[in-house]
Amino acid sequence: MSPRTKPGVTRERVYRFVRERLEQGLPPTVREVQEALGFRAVQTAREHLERLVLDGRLSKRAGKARGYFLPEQHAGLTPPILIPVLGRIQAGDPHSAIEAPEGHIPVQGKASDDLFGLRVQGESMSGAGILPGDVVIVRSQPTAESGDIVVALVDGEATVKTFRMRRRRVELHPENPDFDPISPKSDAFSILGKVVEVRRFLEGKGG
Amino acid sequence: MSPRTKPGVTRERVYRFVRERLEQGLPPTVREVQEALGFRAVQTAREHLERLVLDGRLSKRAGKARGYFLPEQHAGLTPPILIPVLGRIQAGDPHSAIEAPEGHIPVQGKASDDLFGLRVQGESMSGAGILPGDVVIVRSQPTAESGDIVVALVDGEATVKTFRMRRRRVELHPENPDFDPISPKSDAFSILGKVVEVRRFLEGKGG
DNA sequence: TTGTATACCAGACATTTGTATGGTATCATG
DNA sequence: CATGATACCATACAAATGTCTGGTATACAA
Repeated sequence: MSPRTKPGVTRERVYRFVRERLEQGLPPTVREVQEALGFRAVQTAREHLERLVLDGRLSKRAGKARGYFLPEQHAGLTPPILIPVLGRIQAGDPHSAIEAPEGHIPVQGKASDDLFGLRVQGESMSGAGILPGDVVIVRSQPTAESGDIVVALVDGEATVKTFRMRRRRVELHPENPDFDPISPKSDAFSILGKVVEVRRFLEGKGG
Repeated sequence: MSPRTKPGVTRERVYRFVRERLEQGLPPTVREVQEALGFRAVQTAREHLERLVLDGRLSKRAGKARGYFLPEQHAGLTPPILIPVLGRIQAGDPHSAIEAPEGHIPVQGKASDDLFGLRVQGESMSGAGILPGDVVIVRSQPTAESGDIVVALVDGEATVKTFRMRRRRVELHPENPDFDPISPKSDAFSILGKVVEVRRFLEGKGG
């Protein structure tokens, strides 16, 4: 028999282990918990896990392999996920460009959100603190509200601009006095999504 | 028999499905792929999956339940981890402030790095595209090179500035003409770390 | 034609994995 | 002492899941 620990101590370790594994994207099996904690019986691991579920610190899909997960995921929060970073979007939707992403970066989003990253080219949004080389994280959506920063497809090329409606006409505003607003024709224009986050990497990372 | 598709079409759908599931944190089973794609035979799903593995688009842990994963996660990249975001750092090192973080955000860093997030207050770095409310991600380190953007502790308060050495004297430069450089006395000054990333949340997230 | 590749199916088997039953030992408490 | 709670173990069973063998059908090229 393994040395008996004080009540709660081992369970805390079990919780940490499960949490760590979930953050890595692969939920552990009961037996993996058993091994990691050094139990000689599967059941010991199971008891700790079930207890954690009872306490509300874990949730599970009964009977399913690797069925334990964090209850927050119930409430819309997913674990950190990796989304693709695109260097360039040509005609069509971003998904057709996802074939050859520059890389992936972690975000924490709702499961329902369809997110992707896009590397910014040009100075046109530097007045809003979005500089060339920055990565904008975009939630795919076909519409936007006036004032939103969006990724729009104009004449087959993706661009980041502030979206505004003026007298029922679409205007795309750069945030830089050296650039002029665009009033795209509706047949050569579509919204790919809304920018929900901006990231700048000051070291080699993120490429 | 399900309608036969052109070569590659169904496989693409399989790949998308697996990818989506992985991003949600729970890798699919072969049978879940089968159901999602509407195959009547498990083997059909398996053939697509194995082919994706052969093509290098997926990897797998043979024999293990829910064993398919994206190859990128293999290649030296550490899994995304959650780091604490601090609202304010008072005297002392950031770790003493970690007790009550604002929240956590995911980053992908080397295991050896000691990272934390800090919410930026004030306009002093807006010329470098770092705005009030932005979160800077900081790698803890006691020194910096001239030109690095650092988080420094001056008179017991944390501040984000550009670090410069001028004739063996430390200068902390704001990136905003409305502010003046600081030349802190060495006994009331220390470097907490270097800013390696800047994030701005344009929606409720990240808070 | 033959051969090869692709897409799909049916059924079975073997391993992994979740679950259950029953047991030992220690500690605290009435 | 008896009782209950906790921590842990051994073993077995059943469901979930990965894997295999062999088959049909279509398209295309040698």
